[in-house]
Amino acid sequence: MPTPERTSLDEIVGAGRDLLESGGLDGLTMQAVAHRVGVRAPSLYKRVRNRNELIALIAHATVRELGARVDAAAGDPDGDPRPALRRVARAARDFAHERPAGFRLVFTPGAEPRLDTDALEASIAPVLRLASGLAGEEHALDATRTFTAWLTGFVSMELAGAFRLGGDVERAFEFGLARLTSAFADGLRDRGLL
Amino acid sequence: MPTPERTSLDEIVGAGRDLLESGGLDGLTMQAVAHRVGVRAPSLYKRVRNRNELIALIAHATVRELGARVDAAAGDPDGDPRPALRRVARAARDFAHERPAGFRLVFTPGAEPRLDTDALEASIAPVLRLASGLAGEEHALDATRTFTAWLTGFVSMELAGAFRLGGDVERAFEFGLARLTSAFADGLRDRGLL
DNA sequence: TGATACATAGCTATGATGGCTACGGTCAAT
DNA sequence: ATTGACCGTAGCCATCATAGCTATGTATCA
Repeated sequence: MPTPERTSLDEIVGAGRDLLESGGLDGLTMQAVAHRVGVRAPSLYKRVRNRNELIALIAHATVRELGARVDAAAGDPDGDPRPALRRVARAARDFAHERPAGFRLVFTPGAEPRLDTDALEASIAPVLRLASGLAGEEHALDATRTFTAWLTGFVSMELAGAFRLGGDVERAFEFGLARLTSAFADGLRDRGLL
Repeated sequence: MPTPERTSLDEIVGAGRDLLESGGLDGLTMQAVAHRVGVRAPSLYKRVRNRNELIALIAHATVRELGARVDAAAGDPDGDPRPALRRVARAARDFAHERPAGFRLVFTPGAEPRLDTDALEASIAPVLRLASGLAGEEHALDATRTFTAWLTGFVSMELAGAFRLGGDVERAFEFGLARLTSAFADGLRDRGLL
């Protein structure tokens, strides 16, 4: 048996997530992470290849948590997809408010950490199912992309402070949600389910 | 009269924008910028306070250019807002495809460069006008936010490669555009203009 | 016209910080 | 004792940023 680990990878990633939230990407230095887990910076390199990999691990953990929340929010597969979609949207937004830096990290890749497409797809699966129920099988993918684009865009702009000038953000959120839902519900209508 | 400038601020910002596109934020080092304008790094600090300010200036210039394009795409204020909205969406997306790194920089703040809210609002003004024509005065702001959220979210995800797995991105874009436009057109209908 | 003063551009040199590597010491399990 | 995992010290290199110097050219005044 190897010597039991003193500082696990989970600890490192957790510390990294905390630091990311408190100080942004700039605050996420290897020294800061090391200090938080009670170790010197070079020791981290036994668990993590380099800083970019740590960032990728943080993004991955964040996506997994978001996916779990969205999945829980989606709920009963046989229920009305419209309230379920609303729960999903709120769950994602709540999550973004709790971990804004993590949310930004996940939904603003392209630069450093390659987007973890698989994990993201998994967390989107529930939305795809709801969209299928609303807009019909043939429009499920397009509707999902429209919905997720709106949702992530809205939350990103909200986090960025783009909505600070006037207006009620909550109302705008409900407005967009309602209009999108009803726009997708054409699928229900077409199939005589409405 | 002071000595005429040899390397202007515009030159520096322009070089910075080019470097941003070719090498991302990491490639945007002061030395690289200096080398590109034919100068040593310390000399840049005569024009720019520090690297963050340079990044902010780059973001500002990018927003201004985007705003000009959107404004041009919006076109005739008295025309049908629906095709105008489509032109605006395409103009923004085209711009993002031309300068992906710049687009990301502008629409992913919160971290480093504080969002230039004023410039952004200005570039959104045409959309606000179109949204007002479509959804009515009382829903103009909400509709604008829904539309811009969808648009920036869609483009961001597209740039991040989130749409690589299956499906036709072009079709998804047109789908979202059409559904949103028709969802907003309730305003037209309510006022008996449709 | 010619000399001086000054503002500005640019440089070299230097400090500080952070990522990362090399290597060595320590301790537990075998 | 040997092995292997863990962690530290020391050090390298790149980058941002600053301090202080030199040079150049314009402007002003004799």
